[in-house]
Amino acid sequence: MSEPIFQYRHPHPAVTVDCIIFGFDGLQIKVLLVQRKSEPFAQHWALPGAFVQTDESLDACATRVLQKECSISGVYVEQLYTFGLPERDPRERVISVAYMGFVKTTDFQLIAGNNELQADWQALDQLPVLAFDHHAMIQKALERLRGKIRYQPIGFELLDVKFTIPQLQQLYEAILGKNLDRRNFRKKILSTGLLKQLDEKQQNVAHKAAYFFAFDQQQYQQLMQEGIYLELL
Amino acid sequence: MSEPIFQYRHPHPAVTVDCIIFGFDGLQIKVLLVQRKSEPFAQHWALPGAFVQTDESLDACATRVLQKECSISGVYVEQLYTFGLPERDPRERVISVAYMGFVKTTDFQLIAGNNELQADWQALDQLPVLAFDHHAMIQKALERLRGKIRYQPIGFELLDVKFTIPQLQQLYEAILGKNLDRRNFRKKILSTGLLKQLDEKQQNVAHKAAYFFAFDQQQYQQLMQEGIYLELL
DNA sequence: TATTTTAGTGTATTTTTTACACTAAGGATT
DNA sequence: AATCCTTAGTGTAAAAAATACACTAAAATA
Repeated sequence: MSEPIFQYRHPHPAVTVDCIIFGFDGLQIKVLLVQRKSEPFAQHWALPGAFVQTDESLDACATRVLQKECSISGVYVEQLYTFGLPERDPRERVISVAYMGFVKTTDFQLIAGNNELQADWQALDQLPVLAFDHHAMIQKALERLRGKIRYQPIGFELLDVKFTIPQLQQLYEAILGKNLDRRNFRKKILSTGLLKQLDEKQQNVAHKAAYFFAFDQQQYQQLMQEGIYLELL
Repeated sequence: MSEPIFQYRHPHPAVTVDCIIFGFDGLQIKVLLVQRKSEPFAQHWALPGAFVQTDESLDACATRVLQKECSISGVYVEQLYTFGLPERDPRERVISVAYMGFVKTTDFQLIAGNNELQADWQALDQLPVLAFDHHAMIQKALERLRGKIRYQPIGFELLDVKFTIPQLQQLYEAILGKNLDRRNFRKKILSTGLLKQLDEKQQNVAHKAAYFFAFDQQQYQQLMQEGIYLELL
């Protein structure tokens, strides 16, 4: 039984998609890691990834990785960067297209509580040694995230459809790594016009219950179409 | 005489690096295009590109493309995005890692005046029909450039080592597509501390001669190390 | 009922952004 | 040589945004 062989007149690299999947536990940002089952780097923690299939776009590959490792769908993914040093993989020449994924709070909890998944949420300040160049991938993703949240509402993808302003603030503080004044943050973020206040309030909280808000996707699209340069913070 | 054959147990895509090479003629931004010599898209204008070689990083491949098409070196290059739709190339599965390159004014003139090169500078508002998905690549590069020049001195890579503030302003206006007040632009850009005024002035200009300035790379590195969030504009 | 813990609110001050006119200085023309 | 033309460089006033900060309201808990 001989396996299929693919032949080319020139050397071809393999191409993988590796995913830096962020989640937010209400306090801090975490990243999803898996333990490799085979060499190279067997037993090492690594980012979830897969080889790109022939008839599959890169975005679709990223989405497939997420579906396979997290059993969730509807995760916002965005390409980060392509890592292409010749020696990054000892097996052969492998180029990796790194993607960032953003898991919403409720899904974050589902993943955390699902013992059948082989994936774990890890705090960013306590990462284990990682396989390949995955540590560099995470650093680059954080750097991108910290830059982007100032002018794109990308962080919102980590929150549920309904969220409170204090939750949003905690998210921004976790990503930027610094405290923000509650009054000023509220004023600034509301001035963007991107939030719709709902009639619903938090329940069962030992303090004043906060109103829920939702992201106004339509308003955002309109601002983008008008070419407005956003400054969320 | 049989040619070498490369065999793999799984299908492997081909990977190219395509370069959106920007130049500045003092008034507007231009992009460097070449005419394809062979199918697919023979005779079509396209971005310069090449297949990634096995022992070559992606950055090195981009630099090689620039060296080959422009006969210049020392061009600042930066990865843009990886285009990976399955049908983007009719020959086979080809994934393209797009890079942006920034050619300084003096080199821009050298390339424009070199009849031996097969490459032409084209104005961005009069682009011909392009091969593959190269039009989309250019659009994405412009979008990136327009966003980045607000908080990274990337536009400076299009200017010579010595430049005047009116030249820098014209560059910003060309990229952003809008007029900026000269007094305000000067005040703002000087307030960043990233420019060193030289003793030298323009010569042979039929108006008041402007001082030359240089970019202060050291100061920029320091600000980056301190984690300062730059707002150039 | 009292306590605790926020969520929401507004003011004063400082800084930045925005809008705008005039003089200085170089080459070209008369 | 004088004049003209074309910017380069400069600063002020007003508006807007950013920064810093205290108190009341409202929910659960003891």
